[in-house]
Amino acid sequence: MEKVPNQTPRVRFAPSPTGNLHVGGARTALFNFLFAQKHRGAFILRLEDTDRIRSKKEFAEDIHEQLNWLGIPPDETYTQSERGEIYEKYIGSLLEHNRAYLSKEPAKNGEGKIEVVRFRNPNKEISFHDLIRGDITFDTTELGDFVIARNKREPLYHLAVVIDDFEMGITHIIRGDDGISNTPRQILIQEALEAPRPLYAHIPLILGTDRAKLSKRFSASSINTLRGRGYIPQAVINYLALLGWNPGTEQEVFSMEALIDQFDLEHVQKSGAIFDIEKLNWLNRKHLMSLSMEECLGYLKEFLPESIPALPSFSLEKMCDILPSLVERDVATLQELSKAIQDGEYHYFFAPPHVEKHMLLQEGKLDQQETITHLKKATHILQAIPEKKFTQESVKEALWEYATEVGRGKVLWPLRVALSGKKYSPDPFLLASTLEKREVLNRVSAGLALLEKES
RNA sequence: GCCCCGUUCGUCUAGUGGUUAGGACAUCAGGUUUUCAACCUGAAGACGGGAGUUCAAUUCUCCCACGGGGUACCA
Repeated sequence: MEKVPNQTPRVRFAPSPTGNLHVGGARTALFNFLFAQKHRGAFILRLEDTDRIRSKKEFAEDIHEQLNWLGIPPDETYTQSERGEIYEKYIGSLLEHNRAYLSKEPAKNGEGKIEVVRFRNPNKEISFHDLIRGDITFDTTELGDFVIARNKREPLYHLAVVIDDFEMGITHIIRGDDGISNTPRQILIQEALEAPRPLYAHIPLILGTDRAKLSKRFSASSINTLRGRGYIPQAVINYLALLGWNPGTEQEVFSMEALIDQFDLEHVQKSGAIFDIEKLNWLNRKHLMSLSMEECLGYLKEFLPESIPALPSFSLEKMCDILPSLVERDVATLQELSKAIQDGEYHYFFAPPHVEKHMLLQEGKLDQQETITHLKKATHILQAIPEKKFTQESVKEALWEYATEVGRGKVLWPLRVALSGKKYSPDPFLLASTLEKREVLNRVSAGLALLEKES
């Protein structure tokens, strides 16, 4: 049983803005967010930009933007470069209490001597309990008197982390498993500062297909890239949650609410997980199919124009209407959808298609005269359906009996081709209901004309 | 090198001292179908190796191998 925190938990996601938010970071953020939400605590974003050279403002902005897009915005945000005075105070205190000392030594790169702050290592064994891995013990002797600050004002990573976690009242540190080896020295600093020890939970890393830690080398590894490829946040969140965590049941598709409800640290995996785009594709389809009109319009706007001059009846609303059936068929991402539209793949939804006679006759498998008869009959049947009731169900109902009687393929194939002009397309009922009744009759009649022309 | 963590189908994972080792994605085959999908059914596919503990180890212990992480005046 997971212990319910007896105080309001405060957790943080602490990336360094030296690159765009990638899936590994996003998942760490997600686990922190879920944990905070579940226990009604606070989720804090802390930008660790003490490396002035590699940290970039644009990356900090990307982290913010992607967290918002994913639907896991922080409750509070801090930036280390703005907290110099706080660090200075603590460094002074450590120096004063002889827990650290100034050391003049040759500059690491370049010439001359430089004065750094070294931690006075008590050289002892440190044990800590990890919520996911159990007890872990390190001998810190080999760490030596490690450097904790460049000078009296500029702390290095480990010091800044400890000071901030203390100052921000962090109760649980949920971070990537590459932080395990860093934990003992942070605990050493904590003890010197007389700061309480938070609870640790090291989650496994997300790996690339080469089993190495995911890095910028993998193009699909940034959230920004996934977004650009047409994955929606619901799918990305769902997939990331399942990478390293499982609900203990066989459920695979989750909404954010369900994740918050079911998430727990106990079911977090110990070993690294390879990022597999195939399963993301599957989840993207699943979530794409259950989008509300409002959500759908929002996402589609990023990939498709509001209107297409060559297709007067094109609209995003109409795209959203037919999206589920397209996603079910051959499109996994919005980028693929956009490309298919640009390639004219779905133009028949918005404009009369170019129809070929041999296609109408199923490449010669159907009899021409017979097909003419069937299409004429279908025309009569369709005409009888009131315009207002021209739905997928009613069209199917109306045609079904006749089609079954004479052979479904003989009626439905030419009908479908007359409407789409394509060898492969959604079924004629869906096509008919998507188009106006009038347009349907026009297309069928055009098909008939084509068949009768040279007969 | 040293330290730490890990190891169940191709991938994500469930699970137990005695199970036909379960599910999902992907793959393949049938069925269904007006087409392609979808859908349904089925198939194939895993406990890294070696000792030990035990009546019995995938499960517990140790060793090894392999993988990963850390070892900065990076974070």
